Amino acid sequence: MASSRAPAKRASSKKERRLESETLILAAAEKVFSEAGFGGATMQLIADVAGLPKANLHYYFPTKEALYRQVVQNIFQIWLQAADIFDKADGPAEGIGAYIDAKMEISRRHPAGSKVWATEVMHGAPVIQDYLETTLLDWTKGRADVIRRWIDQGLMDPVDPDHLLYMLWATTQHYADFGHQIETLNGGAALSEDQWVAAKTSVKQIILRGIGATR
Amino acid sequence: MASSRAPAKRASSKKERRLESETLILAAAEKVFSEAGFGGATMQLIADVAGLPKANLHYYFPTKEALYRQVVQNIFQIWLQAADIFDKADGPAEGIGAYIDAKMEISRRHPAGSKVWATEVMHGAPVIQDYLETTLLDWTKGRADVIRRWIDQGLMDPVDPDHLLYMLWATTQHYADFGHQIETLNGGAALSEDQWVAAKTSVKQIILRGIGATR
DNA sequence: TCGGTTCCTGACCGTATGGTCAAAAACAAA
DNA sequence: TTTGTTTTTGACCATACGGTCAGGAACCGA
Repeated sequence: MASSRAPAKRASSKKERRLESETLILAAAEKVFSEAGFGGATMQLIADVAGLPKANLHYYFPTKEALYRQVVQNIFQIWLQAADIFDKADGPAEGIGAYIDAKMEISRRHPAGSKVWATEVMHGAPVIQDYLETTLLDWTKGRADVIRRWIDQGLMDPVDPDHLLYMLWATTQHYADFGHQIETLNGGAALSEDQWVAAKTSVKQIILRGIGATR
Repeated sequence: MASSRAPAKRASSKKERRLESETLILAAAEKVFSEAGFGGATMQLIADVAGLPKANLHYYFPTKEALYRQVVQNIFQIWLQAADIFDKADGPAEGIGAYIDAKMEISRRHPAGSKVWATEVMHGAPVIQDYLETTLLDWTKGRADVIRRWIDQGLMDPVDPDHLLYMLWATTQHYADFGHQIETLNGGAALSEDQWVAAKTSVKQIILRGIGATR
């Protein structure tokens, strides 16, 4: 059927298959780490979830810590990408509004990752301290500058940019990190589509009014 | 010197000494659990922090889980007490403002407890699910009623009470749970007295304005 | 078909963990 | 002092964990 010479159809090359395995393992690891924490997670359980023998995990990731580190890094990348919206906006209502939407969406679609990040930071960021001190610090400074500019332009009330950013992180990530609590308070059911819309609307309404964002 | 018959001075009765030991162990446990999570914490380390032999811990708390459960329960009690302020207020500006102050103060003075709670909930609340379904659910409903009354009285804008409560929890607890991240972004130093005041002010300002709280 | 490389895996190992226990110490009542 | 109870502790145990390794399977270019 398929041609024989060139890498036809989807014959999955070596590199592709390696990436596939790594992705499979990382997904299982993210799930298990988010549910049990680093200390509570076991390589055996991750292997079971991934449907692979434990020894195979150690072929792709030499140690538990290396695997964990990769999981945390992946999440951090997703965080950062969502932040591009911030800069491209003309004003706070658009920029911060879109940022809230983006982060709420991540909390909804990627809750496990958020939990792993939260746990890591709560335990003193033993594995990703360098990221906090470099990438995150730079990012925060840049965004604080944008907020200050908006304030100077009279597009929003004068508020402390740092504390505003903390509030944005806290509020949006709460829907992932404390999703179980919210679910319980919601009668044991996950938030429906409508409820997610209401959540986004509430968060945006309160914060945007709170900072007097006009445009 | 001291009289001999009656339980003079502070001769620390049996029950008192038992309570002392338990409190000592609980304090050590809270610290270790908050830094390492349930799985990462070891009875040996808790014993070292408490300055006691490991076997002694098992005399007061039969299992690791029993000790952990007690730690979580203690924290929950502190949460609940802070909430009394809510009801005694005449309006949202006073009630929610005081609630924010109280919760921010807990985050500052009791960060370890907040972290243990957060980790517990993130892992699906395996130990305190019953508390979520009973005490917390009742409390939340009661507070939502208060908020709805304030809205009906025109003291604040119509906002979804549940999402407002989530925002209050998320924002205030963020200063405990993500304290390490905040500290790092603050140049490696803990927030100063002034910075804590600024934090409280920012949070109250944004949220109270955000909900249009007039009084 | 062959040779080399990558990938897979069961069996195994040293260590650290939660928990037990029996005996000693400390304490309290008589 | 004597007797009974509570508290303390080192030594110990079974288990489970992260990680290793050697040998086999699968794959691939020539």
